[in-house]
Formats: sequence, structure tokens, C-alpha cells
Amino acid sequence: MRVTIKDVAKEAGVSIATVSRVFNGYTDISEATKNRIMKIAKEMDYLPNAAARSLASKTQVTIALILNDFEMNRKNTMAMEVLSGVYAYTEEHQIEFVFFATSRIKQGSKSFREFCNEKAITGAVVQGLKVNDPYYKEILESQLPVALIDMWADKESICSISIDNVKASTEAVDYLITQGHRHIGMINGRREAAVSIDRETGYVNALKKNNLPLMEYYVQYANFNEKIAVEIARDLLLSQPQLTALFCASDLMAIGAMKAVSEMGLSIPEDISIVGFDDIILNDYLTPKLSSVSQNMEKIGYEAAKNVYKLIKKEPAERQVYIEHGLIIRESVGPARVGS
Amino acid sequence: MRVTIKDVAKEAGVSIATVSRVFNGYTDISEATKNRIMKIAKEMDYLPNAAARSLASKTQVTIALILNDFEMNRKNTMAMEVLSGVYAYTEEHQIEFVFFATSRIKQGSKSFREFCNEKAITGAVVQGLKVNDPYYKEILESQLPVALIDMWADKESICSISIDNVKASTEAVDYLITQGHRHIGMINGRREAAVSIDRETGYVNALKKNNLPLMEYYVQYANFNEKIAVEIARDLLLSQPQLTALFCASDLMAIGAMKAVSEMGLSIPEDISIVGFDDIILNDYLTPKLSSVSQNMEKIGYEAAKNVYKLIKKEPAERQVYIEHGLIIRESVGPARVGS
DNA sequence: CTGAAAGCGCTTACAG
DNA sequence: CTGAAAGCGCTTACAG
Repeated sequence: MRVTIKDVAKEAGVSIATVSRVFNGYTDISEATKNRIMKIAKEMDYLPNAAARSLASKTQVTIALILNDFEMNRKNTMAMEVLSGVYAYTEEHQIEFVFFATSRIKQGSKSFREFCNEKAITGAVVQGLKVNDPYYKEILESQLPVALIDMWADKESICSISIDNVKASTEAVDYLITQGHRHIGMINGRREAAVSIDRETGYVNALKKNNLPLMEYYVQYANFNEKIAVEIARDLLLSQPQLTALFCASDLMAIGAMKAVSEMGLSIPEDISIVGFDDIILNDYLTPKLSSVSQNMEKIGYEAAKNVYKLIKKEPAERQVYIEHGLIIRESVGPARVGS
Repeated sequence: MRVTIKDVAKEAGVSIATVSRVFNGYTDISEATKNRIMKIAKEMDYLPNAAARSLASKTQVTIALILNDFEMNRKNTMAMEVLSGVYAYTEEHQIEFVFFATSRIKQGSKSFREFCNEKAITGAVVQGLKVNDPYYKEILESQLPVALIDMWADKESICSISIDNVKASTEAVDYLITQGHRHIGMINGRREAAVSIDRETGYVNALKKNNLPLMEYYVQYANFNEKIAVEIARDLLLSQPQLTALFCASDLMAIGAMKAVSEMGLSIPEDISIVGFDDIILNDYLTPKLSSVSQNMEKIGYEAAKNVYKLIKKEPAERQVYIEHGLIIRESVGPARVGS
């Protein structure tokens, strides 16, 4: 049988209330009994049962990490990194952590409120959600503190965490321009995704800033999908042969673009330069190595957890938190080819 | 405030016991009240609180996934896949799921029993453990049902899940021999790891079966580490120039070996053929693409959960469960170079 | 088929 | 500084 607070209390010759108090860090306990109880508890391998604790306490905090479309994420470790960051924060702060993987279909059968009810959630970090997902609407209607990763919502109980996608994209495209590129295409993600809009804005900003004309058809959408990106990139490069560089809103799409380029018999970066986004591990192993905008997903997860916790404690929290990003220069960008 | 069983009972005009019974699938309830309660519960977004349920019920099953050295796993998605498999099983069977990331250091401060106590664990799937980890010893001493991934323990409460590493390695080396290789080196992982021993046995078996002499110094240990593998592979190839192929006990080490080969000015597979192990996503993006033994970590996670559940229910479970593996042929293996 | 009541392992005012 | 007791949201024999 499991060891309970009763066992420890009996062993220490005190009431269960006293044992409970030492485990909750109350200060009005004599050092002597406190130490004795701690020692006995350690010997008996006792740790308060989390379920009982969360039931009995009105203040127990439980933060959920809700990962949408978790299964689809095999090629990058971003979901894992977010998990790692959220987990690290909850562990450091002794917050209960629960994990929930959902999908469009599952969102239909178990509502966000049902889930929160079931697990007594006090706050959630949500990743991978899209604006047309049922949970997005539910979160907007609920009062529950939520940190939304890579997604914006105008509500005081919600905090958005991401890198500054506009700025990061501007920098990436700026870098291409610095290398002499004047005709830069963009392979963007799903049109509706918040990050797509921001990354496109960044692209446009960079062109404007450098007085380069903005060609509408230079921007194509490949749904964050490698396979689609192959076709989109091929079509774009064939129809716009003056292009010398491609800015891609994800590394997976950049990899697709790279495939398209080599299938066309062109080389990177001599003919076409490519910059990706996310800086997934793969980049370093590609030939050529892919330059990319890096975002620290673990930090994003950590900060997301930190900010829901602020929201839970009703401390002032920013509505939009930006995490620093980077531009990792590798081999996929070179000077623009002459005559272009 | 959250909606509780009381709220639903009041709304439906029944006792909480009745509501509880319909949510626990009792059959001796009139269809009429059952349907009414379900309808009301759905409308109110009610789902039984898991903490209260696990406290009150003696039969509530909670399976933990314990991931050791989770942080170190950035380059492959194996941990994520195991998580995905375990999660899928627990969800399908309505089992409570809890996640716990540990490390050598954390194992020292929170014992396995304390953790199980805290989360009311009825069974655990454990991955990434080493024989000299404190938890390994604790698990051996405990009566708790545990599924150990890639690790063996001779105890009726423990079940081991992995691919048949001996057989898989034999097949991989056999394949190299089929391609004409007679001098095959092996870059193995940590000497103490169970999988290392099995994979080496498989290597030896293949040589024996084909009447090839076994040279002790053909086998080197690189700790499952890419960087170390670079050096080990270089040293091995320099000292044994007759080698035409390398069998590596992990893809990360194979990638290290590939680096060593190209740094030496040799090419793959013309000069040296390489086979890896694990079949991580990276393989498909390398140049040349890496051939490898594939293991379905998601399936392993799923089967691990299934088998702890059997153990929990005291159903007969095998002590050692093998999951099917594959040999994925890509570009890193060619015919042995002539004159060798 | 359904309800009243004890109990799961805790926390926390309330007394002293 | 410490204990007795109510209560958190459930489940489950026990009655009827």
C-alpha cells in the first residue's frame, strides 16, 4: 500500500495537520518537529498525493500544455522543445503539469471546458492551434488564463508568445538584399496562419525599406508543407526566371524549395539563394546547409508557462511577449548571380 | 466556478450517486435517466474531475511515462514518438496519463517511490534509463508494473519492449556481406547499454554465419555520440585500411562516421559503405542518404503502455516483447571496392 | 433502478 | 506551536 500523510503522522507522533503544514511550508512550526517530520517522510518515501492536494486546496495551480496536431510534427522537434520548456518552468515552480494532445477531431468530442474541468486546469499553454479550430473560439469565450504560442488574441486573460515574426523576416530578407539580391520570392505558409501574415509583412517591409518593387506574384503559399513547396517553388522559378533568391516561411518548405531547385538542374546558392525559418536540426545536415531564422522553442515554452502563471496569480502580464530570435547563416545564401 | 457532479445531479433531479454511475458505465440504470443525465452533462460541459475520481476509486489506473535524459535528445524525435505511442494507448483506454522527465541528478532528489506516491501511479513506461541509474535499482526492488524500453530486467512485474536488436543487427551486417564486404567495422554505443551488447552480438552472428573472421579491434565504442564517432571512425579507418564498411549502432554515430570518411577524402559508398541504426528523420536528408535499421518508436511506446496495462490487470504478459523492425536501404551502401 | 453515507488523502480556518 | 473537524469531488458497498 502507498504511504500516506497518516502513516507519516503516526510515525512522527503528530497530527496529520502538522505534517501537512510542514509540507506546505508553514513557518509557525517548531524547527525540531519540522526536521523530524521531514526526516521521517524522506525515510518512508512520502510525498503528498497530488490528486488529494489539488482537491483539498483551493490554491493548487495546474498548468496544461495543449498540443494541437502533435502527430503531424514528426520532422521537427519543436513540439518537444515547447514541452521541455513548459515542463521545466512548472517543475521549478512546483506547479502541477498535465499534457494533452488534441486534434481538430478530438476538439469536437471533448470541449476545452470539459478538459479543464476534468483535469482541474488553472491555466494552459496552447500550441499548434489555428484560428478556425473550435478551441480557439472556446478559449476566447473562457476566462481561463491561456498562453497562446504563435497566435494572437485580444483578451485580458490571454497572452501571446512568439518571436517578433515581422522583425525576424525583415532581417532575413534584408540579409538577402545585402547579398545583392533584387528579385526575391517568398514561399509562405498557410494564408490564415498568424505567423504567415507577420512573415509576409516582414518581407514587404524589407523590400520597401530598400526601395525594391513589390511584385504580388512573388509571394506564393505552400501550406507549410514540404511536398507542396516543391511544386510551388518550381512553378514560381519557372514563371519568374529573374528571381535569384527565395525566402521561405518554414524550413520544411525551404527544403521543398531546395529540392525543386536541384530538380531544375540549378544549384544553391550559385543560381538561387534560400533562407528558411525555424532553424530545425535538419538544416545543419543538408547539402548545402540551410540558413534560417532561429527561434528558441524551449524558451518560448518556458516563457509561455511563466506568463500563464502570472495571469493565474493576477499579476500584470504583457499581452504580447516577444522572444529573441536569430539569423543563422550557413551555406544556402550567396551573392546574387550576375546579369539578374 | 467549475461544474461538479452536484451541479449535474441537481439539474437532473437525481442523486450524485446516479450521475456517478452513468459516468462509470453501470448498466443497471434506466435508459431514460441515463440519457437525460448524459445530455445535461454535455450541455454543462461536465466531465468528472480526474483527481477526485482517482482518489475515490480504488481501481483508477494511472500510467506514467518516465523519460530519462529527455533534454539530451534534441537530434532525434524518438522521445516524442514514444510519448505519442504511450499517450495514444492511454487515451484509447481512458487511462490517466502523467508525464515525468527525469535525469541522473533528479533521480537523486526524488525517488521512484516518492514519484509514484505523489502521482498515484499504477504503472510506468520508462525510457532512456541506464543500468547504473538509481531508478533502475528502485524499479527492480519495487512491485510496481513497469515496461522498460530497450532494457532488460528479470522480474515478473517488469516487461521489456524493444525490437530484436540481435536479429536486426544480423540482418544489417548480412546485407553488407551480400554487397561483397568482407572487412566490416562496427561503431558501437556505450559498452554497458543493453542495446549495444545485443547489436554487437548480431554483428558477430552475421560474421560467423558467413564464415568471416572476427577481428576484435574491428569493434569500437563511441558512446552514441556523434562527435566521438567522428574520431573513433577516423582512427579505425586509418589503422584498418582494409575496412570497406562500417556498421553503426546509431544513426547519430553513423553521421559522425560519414563526416570522418569525407574528412579523409574518401567517398560513400564508393570507398566506405555505412549502415546506421534507428532510422531517424535526418537520414533521408543526408548526402548520401543513410541506410539504417528502422524501429517504430511510436509502436514501441504503444506496446509498452499496453503491456504495463496487462501487468496492472494481472493478465499474462510476456517478459520480453519484440516489435518488428526494418532495414531501410538508401544510398550509403554500395558494393565493396575491389582489391580489398 | 436509486439514494444516503462512508471514505479516498489531503488543506485550512478555527480553537486553544 | 498544534490538533479536531469540515470539506474538496468523487466512488461504491449497503439498503431498499
